[in-house]
Parts: sequence; structure tokens; C-alpha cells
Amino acid sequence: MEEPGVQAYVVLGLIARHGPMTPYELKARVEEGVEPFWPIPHAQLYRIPTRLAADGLLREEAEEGGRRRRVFHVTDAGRAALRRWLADPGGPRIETRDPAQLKLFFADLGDPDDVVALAREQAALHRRWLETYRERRARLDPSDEARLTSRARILKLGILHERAYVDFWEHLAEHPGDLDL
Amino acid sequence: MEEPGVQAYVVLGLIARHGPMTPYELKARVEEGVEPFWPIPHAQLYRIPTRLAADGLLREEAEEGGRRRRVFHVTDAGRAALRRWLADPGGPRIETRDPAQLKLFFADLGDPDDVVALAREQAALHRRWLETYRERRARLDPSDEARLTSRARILKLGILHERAYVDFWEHLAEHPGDLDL
DNA sequence: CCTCCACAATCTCATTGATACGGTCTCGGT
DNA sequence: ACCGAGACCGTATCAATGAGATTGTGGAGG
Repeated sequence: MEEPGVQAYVVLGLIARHGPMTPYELKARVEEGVEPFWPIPHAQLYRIPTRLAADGLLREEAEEGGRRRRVFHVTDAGRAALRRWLADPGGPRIETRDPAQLKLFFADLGDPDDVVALAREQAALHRRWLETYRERRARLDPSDEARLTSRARILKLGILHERAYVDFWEHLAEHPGDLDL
Repeated sequence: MEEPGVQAYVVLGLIARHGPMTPYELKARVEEGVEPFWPIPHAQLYRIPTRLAADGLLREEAEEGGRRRRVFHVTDAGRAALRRWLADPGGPRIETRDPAQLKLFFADLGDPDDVVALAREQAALHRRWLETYRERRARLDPSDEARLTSRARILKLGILHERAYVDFWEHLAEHPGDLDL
């Protein structure tokens, strides 16, 4: 059995938390919550559970009916693997891919006005994300103790994060040429 | 000619700025500066210039000698493509892949102590990055006007960014259970 | 002259990403 | 009851990618 990749733990975790699921529902849950720190293209959400089932970490239960949906359940082995993963503070390096920072990096090769346009665009974009995170946090369900805590925490990080972006790009849009914020 | 991907503009930009280069030197420059916002596995830095040369955006010049190094030069078409790209404020969505945030997201499925260990680890990690960015900014060469500006700006963003991470993880390590920083 | 290590490029191969395609269910209208 | 439309759901396809092993070169020191 190959050591599962990080993506695998996303599906393991989602199923462990919310109960048996089809790949399509996984897709919805990933888009909802996981996307900002670990995007997964939807086709993967059909391939990964298949592999996990072959490794015994999930159990597949075919639904009847023309739309042959496949419902996946966690096995004890799956839960154990998940806990092992959570207990290990290591993992692959964090990665960011931001085309805007790239354009800023190469700004000396282009027109100075390009930077201003870029900054305006990015400021708007990150303001929108900041807003959606704030709203989500406001709408958190206060029942369900453990869930609330972990949800509030990552939203907090998202907000901190987007605030840094907004500050940076807004400042750049309004005071280009100023080197220290 | 296929529309070039983002990675292509990284090599185009680096060669346009620093002059003709071999893939190996590209690798070094990417590791130096681009990695934090657009990582590229080194093998790509051999494949991409080949393709760009086929598209006429680079020109290949084989070096003599047993070590058949290939030096790539920008063409006018290459420079034009680069400027067009820089002038367009759009681009693909920003993406982040952070295993630590993922573990935090699933924290409700594991032992509460795991979070503290994770937070400590991450705080240390991001403190180190914060330090290296600060040092780099201190060591910036004040000659070379345009270069300095764009370099200082992205370092600034990196610092803002890492500071947000450090604040978050440090706080979490010391006051787990506290929901608003 | 030989050895060792950093330098440099390429190869391989399973995995991925992107996306088109093929079904199926539901619901409103007739 | 029948139909059409659009959302829902799953799979197939295929080139591109990522990881990392492998091959080879040049130079410095013994």
C-alpha cells in the first residue's frame, strides 16, 4: 500500500466528519471549505476514493438505480490512518501560486502604469475574499463545540491573510513608488 | 502557437532581465527569488525554454564543449509577449496549498494536543521565513533604481504575509481555545 | 594521473489537470 | 401521460506535469 498523498486525507477527513458520501458530494464540500488552502480538481475526487477503497481505508457501497452512485464509508483502518496523519506536525512545504505577485516581481520590465492597474484589480479581488470570510465567520453555528472551534480558527487565519493582501495592494494602488508601507 | 502558460513568462522574464541563460542558471534564479509565489520543478526549466524556442520567443544557442550547455536568448517576439502579459492585470486564480491549514481544518477529528504541536512547528517555520525576507530586504542593492523598487515591493508583501502567519500560529500555540486573536 | 565532488542535463513513468462527453433525474408546462 | 430543459452526476481521454533517478562533465586537490 502506497503512502497516501495529502489529497487523500482531505477525502478521508471529510467522510470521517460528515459520514458516508459520494464523490459528487465530496466535490461540493471541497469547494465549500477546503479550496482556499488545498484545491483539488473534481476529477480527482472520483479517482482518490477508488484508490483508498483498494487500500482498505474506505469501503465502497454501490447504490442501486440507473445513476450508479458510489457511496464511500470510512473503515477503522481509515480512521486510524487519519489520526496518525493529524498527530504528525510535519508535511510537505507550503506552496503559493500567485500570478499577481509574479507580475509585480517583473514590474521593472513593463510600464509603470501596469502596476497600478494590477494593484487596483488585486485589491478589489482580495477585498471580496475578506468579506466572504468575515461573513462566514459571522454565520457560524454556535452549537457543535469542537466543530466551531476549528472552523473559527481557519477562518481567522484566512481573514488575517486577506487583510495583509488588501493592505498591501491598496497601498500600492494609491502610493506607487512608496517603498515601505 | 499555443498560448504560453504562466511558467513560460517566468523564464521569459528572467532572461529578459538578466540576459542570456542556461536552464541550470534559470533553476538557480527561480530558487532564489520566484519560488515563494510561483514554484517550478527544475525539470520544467529544461522543457519550457525548448518550447519557447520552437515558438520563436527565445533563440537557442548551443555552447561548444562536451558539456553541451544550451544558452537561451530572448527574441523581440519574446519581449513583446512579455510586455503584453505584464500589461494584462488578469490571470489564473491565486492558489495556496498548506498542509498545516488542512490539519487545523480537521483538528476536531484528532487529539487537541496535536494542534499545539502543529502550531509550535508552524510558528518556528514562518519565523524563519520572516527573518530571511527581512534580511534580504536589508541587503538590497540601492543602485539600480527600477530593480530595487520591484524587489522591495514583493519582499514587503512577503513580510506582511509571514507576519500574519507568525502571529496566528504563535497565538494558537500559546492560547489554544481562544477564538479571536 | 586519478579521484571525488559540484555542476549540468536528460530520461522515465506514474500521476495529474483540463475538459469534453455521456447518462440520469426533476420539474414545470401542455 | 408526455416532453423538454436544465441541473445533477460520473467517466473517459490525453497531453502535460512532477518527482527523482540516472548519466555525464569539468575542475580542484592529492
